[in-house]
Order: sequence, then C-alpha cells, then structure tokens
Amino acid sequence: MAIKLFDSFSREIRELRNPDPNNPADVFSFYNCGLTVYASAHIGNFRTFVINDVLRRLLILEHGAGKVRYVRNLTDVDDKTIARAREEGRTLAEVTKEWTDKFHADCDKLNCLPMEAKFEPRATSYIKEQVDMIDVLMKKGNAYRAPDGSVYFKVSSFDHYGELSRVKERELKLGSALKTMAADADEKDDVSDFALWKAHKDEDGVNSWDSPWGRGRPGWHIECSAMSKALLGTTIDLHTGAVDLLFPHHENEIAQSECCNGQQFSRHWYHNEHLLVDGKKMSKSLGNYYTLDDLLAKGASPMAVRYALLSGHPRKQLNFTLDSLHAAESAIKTLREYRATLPAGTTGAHDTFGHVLAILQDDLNVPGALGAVFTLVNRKAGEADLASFDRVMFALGLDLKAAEPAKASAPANITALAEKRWAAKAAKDFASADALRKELTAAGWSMLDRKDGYSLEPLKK
RNA sequence: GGCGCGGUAGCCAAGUGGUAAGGCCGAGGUCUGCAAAACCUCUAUGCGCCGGUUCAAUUCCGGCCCGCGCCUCCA
Repeated sequence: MAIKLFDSFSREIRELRNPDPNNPADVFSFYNCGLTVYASAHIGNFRTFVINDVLRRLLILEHGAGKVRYVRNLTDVDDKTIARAREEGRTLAEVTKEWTDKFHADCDKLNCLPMEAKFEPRATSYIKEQVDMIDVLMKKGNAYRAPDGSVYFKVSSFDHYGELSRVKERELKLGSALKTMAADADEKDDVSDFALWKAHKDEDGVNSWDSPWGRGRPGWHIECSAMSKALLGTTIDLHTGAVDLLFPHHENEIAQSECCNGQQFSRHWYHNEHLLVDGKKMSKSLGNYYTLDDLLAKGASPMAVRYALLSGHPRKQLNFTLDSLHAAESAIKTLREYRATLPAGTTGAHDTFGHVLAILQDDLNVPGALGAVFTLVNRKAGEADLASFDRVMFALGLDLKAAEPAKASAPANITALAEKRWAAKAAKDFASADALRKELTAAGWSMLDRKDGYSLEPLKK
C-alpha cells in the first residue's frame, strides 16, 4: 500500500508516489532540510530528524533501500557559522567539521539511519552549482544585481510566489517589516526580494568565492535548490522540514528552482511541528534549551529521548518535559521485556503487528501506532511473532538492545557490603541483611536479589 | 493585525456521527524473608465554552474563550 502523508501545499493528506519497481533508475527522491553546523543541535532539531528518519524507514520497508534516495544537507556557510569561526579564531572548515562530527555522533545515538556521504551535501561543496543556478536566474530576468554586488531574486517575477505559505494572505506585522527594511532595504528593489548571492563583507574574511557578480557567498535558500537538483533532479518526490522553514525558506526554494528549471520543484511537501519545552519554544533565556548531551547527563538513555521525541503526532506541537523521559524509559523497558517473551525464529507468517505499520503509513501517526503496539503487548505473546514485532521496531527506529541500561560497576566498598549482605542472607541472618541493605541504600546503591545471585544498581533520583 | 497548529483523565497522548486506544504516575492485590522485578485489577457519564444540525456529537456547522508557533536567513 502507498504511504499517505499530509501535503503542506494542498493541505490535504495525499499518497506518496510509488517508484516503479521494475525501473532501477526510478527512485523515491526525498530532500530533508538539514542543520546549520555552528553549534550542537538541540532536541527540537532532533525531533525533525527523528521524524524524517521514521519516514525514511517506512519508505525503505515499503520499497526497499535501493528505491529510496534520502538527501539531507548541511549548511556550512552562513552568518552564524562565519561568526562562530571569527569568535574562536578558527577556520570555517574547522568549526563546521567539529559540529558536523558532533551531529553525526548524536544522530547515531538516536539510532537514525546513517547518511551516505554523497547524499549529505555541504553548501560549500556546491558553490559552482549554486552560481550556475543564479546565472540562469539572472539571464531569465528573475534576479538582479544590486549596487553592492549582491544578487537578489525578484519575487514579482514569479507569479506563483507565496502559494505554499499563502504569503499573499499574510499581513506583515509592523515590527517584522521594519526589521527587514532596516537590514538591506537600500539594496533591494522590493522588501520581499531575497538574496541569492551576498557580496563579500569584511566580516566574511576569507570565506568568499568568485562569481560573475564579484566575490561573495551564496544566500541561504539557493543551496537547497542547487543540491536538490544536483543529487535528485529537477523534480523531486518529497521535500520536508519543520514548520518554521515553510516561509520563507521553502517558498524561496520553489521560486528559485521553478524559475530556473521551468518545472515543478517538489511533488509533495511535509512539515512537522515544533517541539516545545515546558510549553514554550526553547530558548536559552528561558532555560529550557536542551541538547542531547544535556539529557544524557541527566541519566536519560538515548532511546528514551528518541521515544519521547516520537510520542506526539508529528504535525502537532509536542510539549517535551523531563517527565516524558521517565515515561519513555518505562515504556521502552516494557517493550524490551515483551520482546524477550516472544519465541525466536518465528517466520512472520501471522504478521501480528502488520496493522501497526498501516497506522504509521497513514500520515505518520506515531502515537497511534505506539498505542496499537501496547494494545498487543498487553495481550501477551499469543499469536505474536518476533519478525513482525521487529519490523515495527525497525520502522520506529527503536533499538531495544541499545536501550539496555548501562550496568554501572560498583566500587569495591559497595561490592564488599553486598557480599556481606548476601552471606548474611544465606545464613538467614535477616536482621543483618536488612541493616546492610540500608547501608547500601544510604550509599546510593540498590541491591537486587535473584535466586542465584544479585546485581547492584545505582539508585535513581 | 495576518497565517498556521492546538485545547481529551494527575501528566503525556490517539481516536470516532453511535456512546472514550495507549503510555507514565497512582491505588489495591498475587508472589517473593525484606527490597526490587513480574503478574492481575482499578483510575474521564467525560473530550475548552455556548448555540445549531441529528434518533444520536467529543466527533459535523456557527460563534466565543484560551494556549503555542510563524510573519524574510530559527528544525
């Protein structure tokens, strides 16, 4: 069956295109706007990437890995990356490499399928392609060079501008309009026009490239248009990102690409909603700004973070709280223990969990799918089979093995106490055993008795 | 002001024109010397408010209130 997904352009749930299984060249092309690599990604970023990862996994299950081409870019040149490099007295490449590596490590921990290097393009590796596109836009009359050497896209030259975000129905709030006008109003013919190429400024330092319009660097939007075209072709099947990219980023991409190529840019658009923390958008001033490391430092497991990020419908704002991590941790534990009860080696003939995938395929209803999983889990193994369960866990990207809590090794003094208690218990000296348990508790350790031995775990706060 | 998303139990969160999935927490119980785990049971006459349509609305329509996001380089 086809995967259905809300389309931001038509504002209805539509089926995604099925690639032709008999034509090796026909792949499902999928572009996901990636991260600007100047600092650690935060969990709001990861909500988007985890959601896209689930979508990617569903497509792979449906069509096979070879039929899905997923591109996610890295923005490695912009005001923020350049500013960071200047502040730290390092090269742009050094800064962006550091944060790219960090991003990859975090994605790994969250069990996102790895990117193929060539499908994770960096803006600075595609300068030529961007210049070429701008060149076409200049020649077609969709762009103009401003006195300072910057090149702007002429919004009035594209009749369909604003159809994605309904920008024509919007009224700019005075404050926003003033802010824009203050920035580069002198250079632009119209406040709506946006930069394709930014003339070199002193702050840019060595981070500029030659172009027919003088030295400078690409504007933000053009990189996605150019890299999408280079790797996926002029018309792609799906373009995704979080809601904040809907306008102006994606609107501008459509304008550039369609004016340049004369073809539809993307058949389908999908935008997930934001993650909120404590009911508000994350911000450092509110103190509700979390990176993955922040949560791991609080004792969360990466899988719990992933689960928590998936616990709301992707098209609804999700309010993330530390409590939701605890809930996720417990839920994953239940899934892990349930999995252990399933007989190994089953064939999947029953496909007990098949309808869960169907729920996921219906507009990526992750919470609905999780509910359906637990409904079955509560019925116990029964007819359930491991292959079917694992397929759903794969789709959700929940690696239950990775979710095993790390066994902290107890220090020698704790081990000694535990040994004494185990001996006391064996001797049926329960008074001593209880006293020793209290000592262990006071020292922050919990002793878990089994028939044949015991284990020690640090007490959770 | 415009555009968009939403308001469902203590918290989180699906869903449906026919009488409310699921997770967490909590309570009771079974079982273990204790503790933990596991297992069983229970937890919204109610789905922001007010009208309307209907045999029937949380679900459709209208109005209102409230929260959040975006409004030109934020995932």
